Amino acid sequence: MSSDESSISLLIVDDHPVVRDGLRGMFESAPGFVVLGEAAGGEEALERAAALDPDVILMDLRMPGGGGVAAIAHLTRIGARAKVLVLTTYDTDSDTLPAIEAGATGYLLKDAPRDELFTAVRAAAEGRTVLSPAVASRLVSAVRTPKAHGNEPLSAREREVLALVAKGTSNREIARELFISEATVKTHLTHLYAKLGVKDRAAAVATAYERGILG
Amino acid sequence: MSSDESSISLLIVDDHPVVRDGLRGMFESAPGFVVLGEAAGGEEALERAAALDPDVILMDLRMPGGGGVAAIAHLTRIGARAKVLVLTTYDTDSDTLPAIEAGATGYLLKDAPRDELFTAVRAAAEGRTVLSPAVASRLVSAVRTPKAHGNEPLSAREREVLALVAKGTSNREIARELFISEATVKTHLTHLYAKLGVKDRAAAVATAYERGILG
DNA sequence: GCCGCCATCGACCGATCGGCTGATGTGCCT
DNA sequence: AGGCACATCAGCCGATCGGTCGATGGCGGC
Repeated sequence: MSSDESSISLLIVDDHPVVRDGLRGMFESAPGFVVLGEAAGGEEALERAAALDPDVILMDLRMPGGGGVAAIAHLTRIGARAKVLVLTTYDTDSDTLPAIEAGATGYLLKDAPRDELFTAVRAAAEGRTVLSPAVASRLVSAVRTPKAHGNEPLSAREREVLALVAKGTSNREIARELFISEATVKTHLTHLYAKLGVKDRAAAVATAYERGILG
Repeated sequence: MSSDESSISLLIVDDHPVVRDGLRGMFESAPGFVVLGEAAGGEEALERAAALDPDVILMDLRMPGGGGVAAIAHLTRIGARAKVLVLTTYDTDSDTLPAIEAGATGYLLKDAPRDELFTAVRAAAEGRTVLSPAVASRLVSAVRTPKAHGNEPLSAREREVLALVAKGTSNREIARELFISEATVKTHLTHLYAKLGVKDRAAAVATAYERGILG
């Protein structure tokens, strides 16, 4: 360890100063933790991590400066000693799986109780995986359905529906346009949501463009 | 005119056979009209138009085979004699303006009464512009707000919101993510919808990708 | 023959969205 | 000083969406 005896050294990464201060205060006032520094973005996080050599990095995923996931992946790639504990606001975050795949040791929600946070950091420092219940349940369902973020091809009908969705067409309009019922349109949508690993039409359109299905 | 005296010759373009049959029957049973042929898509429409030289082309905009708008633009570009009367299902169609800009002589809804259709075709044959009331009102509002389909740049905040929308984030989540209220998120959305000329988040994401704002 | 994928439909429900009206404050440009 | 774009917020409302059951039929592979 880089810090004395049982103390766990931390690097806090979040684009919100308020959050950084909150975390810093929380851990500085608790025994057994040392906050080495802070970073506001992915790149800065990598610099600080290299310079400070923390035991655990508390990291938010969503940062304007850029990829929390990318930073985690980089740390993993270079075999960094630090364990990354993702601290995010919502379990609905679409980057949950990518973050874990990238090498995050744990994934917690910001609204977790203080004690849970402390426990989680200690666990992470020892290399044990820590997941908040909500995230854990999402993970199992993701494993149960590996296609959750996979490349399952869309059927012709599904692509047809998706194309109309991208034009701002409502389900009812799509139904009449395609000579099917609204229920069927919704069925196609639910299916293609699953295949694309998204949860609404906006994200479906985005993913479709990313994969070249549209545009 | 290519047909005898007062008869107006027609080309019917629609991807739905049912619709084509319906239109054909309607016009064949009415005096003063001659249906020269049909086409199921944009390209086929261009071929038939060149071969048959109709007075008026009745064209649906939404066709899987591809661009009704593109076909109209092509006809205009080569200075075709035929007048194009767009016959679509919904006035909400996002291609209304592009179609008219491309050179469509008229724009009608399919649920228009028979007589209105006949009148419209005769008017189109004479080169007079025909718009269904709903479309007309949309047009004036579009003129009143030229940015409706323009390239108004998005503000930084709007792009930020849009990026989250593309990830499937709900308004409430966006609000907390950005430390603003849900009302504000909705305001940003309404504004960027207007700037992009769309009416929902899915279409906004699509347009954003088309214009390189996202991805 | 059975199984899986696809397409089709119905019904219900809560959550969310989008439209509307209107308001406040800030900064920038003229 | 006045105008204008931007960002912020409130409340209300109907329309729409997305989820979750379940069900049918066709088609192709095994």
